[in-house]
Amino acid sequence: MLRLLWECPEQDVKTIFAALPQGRSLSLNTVQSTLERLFRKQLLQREKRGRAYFYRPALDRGEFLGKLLGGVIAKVHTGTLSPILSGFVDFADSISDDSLSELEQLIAAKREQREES
Amino acid sequence: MLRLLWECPEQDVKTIFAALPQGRSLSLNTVQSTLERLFRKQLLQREKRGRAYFYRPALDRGEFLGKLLGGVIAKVHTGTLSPILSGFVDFADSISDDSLSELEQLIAAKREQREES
DNA sequence: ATGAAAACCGCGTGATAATCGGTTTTGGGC
DNA sequence: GCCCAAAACCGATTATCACGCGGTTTTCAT
Repeated sequence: MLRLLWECPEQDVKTIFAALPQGRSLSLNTVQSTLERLFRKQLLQREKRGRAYFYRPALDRGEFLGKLLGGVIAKVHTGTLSPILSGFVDFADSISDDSLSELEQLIAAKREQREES
Repeated sequence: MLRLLWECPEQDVKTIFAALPQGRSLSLNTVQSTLERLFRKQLLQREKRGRAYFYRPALDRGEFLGKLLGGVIAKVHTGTLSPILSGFVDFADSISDDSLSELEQLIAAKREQREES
């Protein structure tokens, strides 16, 4: 559902329900309570429009990922950050041929963004 | 326990039990079955020496982290890798001032390591 | 052979999430 | 203002999984 909302935020429960991969056939009720649970966990925000709620992600994909990574990393972390970073670089490398270059670009971008402030 | 074994691999159950932070007082039995569960999950390897098993991590910290990250990322991933990488760079940046440089170095190292093969 | 050490088995517990049926609330149309 | 369909809300039920541990069986050094 989060993925779905990232593609296309500001959705109605019924719309989300309809957009769901129909492999898993869920009741509309289930979808609704799942959305509610995500809302309670602060992963979604919502706003009433007419009689229905419209949901939208509270965090964009990147922020959400950061949160997840933070959780994961906290469990492995023992003081120094290096093994983490190196683990990620290995991982990225194993995923795609281009990802190292892409990472470099992103780092450069981040640097520039820092200069400004 | 994994952290403990990364510090100092090749450990005996009793030794691990003794080395555990004494805040949480567990039974030796508990430690043993936990180790066994980790073994079944392929996170530890073991070898019988005398009558006791000696455990050691199946993956080093980096590999393990990669595995975790892979799991996490698969859940957020929708086709393109960019948001993931960018999410991580943001994350690294938020963690430490030096991490961007460190990442660059690691990437460079990775590149060299590639040249060789 | 034997007995202490260690492995193994499986139960009880607790936490969390998934799914959904039934009930109450809500608000737009008349 | 009143109705009633749509939607939210409320648990009950079930499933999954990890944890902690007591009891039993296996093992092996002597």
